[in-house]
Amino acid sequence: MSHTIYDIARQAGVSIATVSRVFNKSTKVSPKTRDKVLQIADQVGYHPQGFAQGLAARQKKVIMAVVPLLSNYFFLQVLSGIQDAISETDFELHIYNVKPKEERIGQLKRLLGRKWADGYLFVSTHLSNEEWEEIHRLGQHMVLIDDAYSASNYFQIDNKQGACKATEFFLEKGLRRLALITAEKNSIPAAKRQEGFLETLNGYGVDTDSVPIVTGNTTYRDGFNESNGYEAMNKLLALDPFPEAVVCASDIQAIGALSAMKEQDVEIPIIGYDDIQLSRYIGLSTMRQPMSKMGYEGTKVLFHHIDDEKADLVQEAYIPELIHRSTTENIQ
Amino acid sequence: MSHTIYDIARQAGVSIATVSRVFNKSTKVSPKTRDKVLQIADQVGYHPQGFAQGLAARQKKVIMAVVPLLSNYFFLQVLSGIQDAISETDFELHIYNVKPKEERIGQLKRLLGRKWADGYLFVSTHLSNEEWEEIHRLGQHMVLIDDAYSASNYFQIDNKQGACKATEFFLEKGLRRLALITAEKNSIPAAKRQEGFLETLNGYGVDTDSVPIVTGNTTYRDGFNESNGYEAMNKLLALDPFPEAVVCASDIQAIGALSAMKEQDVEIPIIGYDDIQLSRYIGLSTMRQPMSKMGYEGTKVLFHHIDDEKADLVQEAYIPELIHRSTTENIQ
DNA sequence: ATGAAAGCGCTAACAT
DNA sequence: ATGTTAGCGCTTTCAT
Repeated sequence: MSHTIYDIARQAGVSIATVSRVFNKSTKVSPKTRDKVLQIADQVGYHPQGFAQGLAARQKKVIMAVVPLLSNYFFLQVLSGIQDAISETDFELHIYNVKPKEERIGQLKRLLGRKWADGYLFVSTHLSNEEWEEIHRLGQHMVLIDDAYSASNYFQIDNKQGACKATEFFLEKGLRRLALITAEKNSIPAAKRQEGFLETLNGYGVDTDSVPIVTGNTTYRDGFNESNGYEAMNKLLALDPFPEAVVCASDIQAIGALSAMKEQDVEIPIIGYDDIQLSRYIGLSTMRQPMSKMGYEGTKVLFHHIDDEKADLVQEAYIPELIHRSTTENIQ
Repeated sequence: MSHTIYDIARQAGVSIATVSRVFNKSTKVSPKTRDKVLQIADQVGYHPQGFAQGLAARQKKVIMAVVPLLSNYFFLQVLSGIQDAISETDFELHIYNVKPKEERIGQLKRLLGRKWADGYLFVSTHLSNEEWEEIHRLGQHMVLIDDAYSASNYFQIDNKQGACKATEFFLEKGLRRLALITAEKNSIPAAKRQEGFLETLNGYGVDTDSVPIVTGNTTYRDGFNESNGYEAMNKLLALDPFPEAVVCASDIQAIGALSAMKEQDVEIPIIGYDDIQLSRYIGLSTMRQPMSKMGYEGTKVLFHHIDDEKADLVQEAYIPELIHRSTTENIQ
């Protein structure tokens, strides 16, 4: 059933070296033999085995994207950027899902040690500096997307600046009684967003001691889930008076918050974060992050580093853009 | 930087065979040597390279899930089932994204020919019988999820029955002027759902010639997108009188349809299809499919076939379940 | 332009 | 319990 390079060589009446050359697009093969080899290969469905190629050539022609698939809403956009960049090459993209339940660092060390790929794109794989250090020591080419580590390439989002922008928008409109729906404290993006929120308020002379900062009780996905937003909003709606506007740590929570408002028949302006696909549909104003671009650029940088071992590190931070939709329409 | 089994063997003062045994959990190693090897390996961050292992052992310990990531809303649930089943083993899951723009069959033949994995799970990778035949001939272990091919294992959804159930629900409530929002004709699931819709109407003696069957003009993702549903609903709302209830080919279209209704301030009962995560949140009634279960069971079957070359084929079709939410609440 | 042969890093008999 | 050695399927000099 399974053919090797020997079978093809024998049937084509050439040596295995020639068959190899054909598949590696070497010019040093006569068109006649090339065609013959290709024809036979096609007939029996032969293709060089990735494993053997990888072993012999020490190039696997594989890029691996490491993603916590199930705990993230925008990886699809990142992935589409990655896929675009990879499609321009003869590399293949393999995706590895880091299991959230299991210890991350162990999984990753094992994965990289197995050397499946020529380079790794870590998408939203938040690790501590010490953990990244351990990973980095494995000496594989890597680019972080949506995280940062000083000794590696990374494309990050300036979470703090994003929150600043959202907060500033409300403040500029003259609103002062703002509230924040945040997520779990241990989430770095959530913490950064909160920081931006508070600093901006401070900058406008608002006393931040009494500012309501709430989160729901549902901690699944670090609190980045609809129920959490729903619960959080209900906490805000228990206040008297209500906040005049709400900055929210994520679109998904904002969606929950909106349904809480709907239930109580109130409309408080709110800005989410992430610009997930759905937000456009429900008219949620939000902070958009250039996810696809980060995927694309990150992959480019990865290839660059694979080609040139000692290329300079690339470290960038993008600032999110405020997208206005109906949830910021009726201010004043 | 990169260590091989020889480095470890030398440093531990043993042969490479022993090192290999340690990593393959052979019992025939004294605890003392095992510890020593493990300690040294850990120190330098050694792990057997997947490529070399795969080549030598003819087992890669890798399962590959082939998914059209960007054109599907429920693969995440399937994936979680797959991941669960794989976590019970010492296999790894790699995910391959079939690019929708490029010719599918070529991509897949090349992928399977490269023999990256011991088995393949094709999720929602709809191909023609002839194409599956071509893939099947490559002699790799495979299970189809959300598609069917007679010579292979598959776990399918009975799209027709699902549509029947939804349609029947409305008919049983006494409604007769039903409409269908469908997707592109070339989409097999869409076609099956339409078939179920029409047959059920026929069964109830409704004249199907004048039944409105519409789709939007946005054909992205075979019409499975919000805009399509929005456009389709507007077509229905141009009718006089309106339909009494709408069966919709997908939740994502139903979401678009709902926003069209909202704009015109009408409320027509509607049932979606897929039960995507969001539907619960917006109260969309829908046909739920056991995606996670299919992923789990499919993976189990795949392993079974890897272990036992001549295990019997497993072919199943699940019937979706009608989930009632607010969009079917106010009937009559 | 083509072939012969030496690895790539590992596993799995077969020895001891 | 441990070592020796022959491959696994391919790429890549080095010949010719």
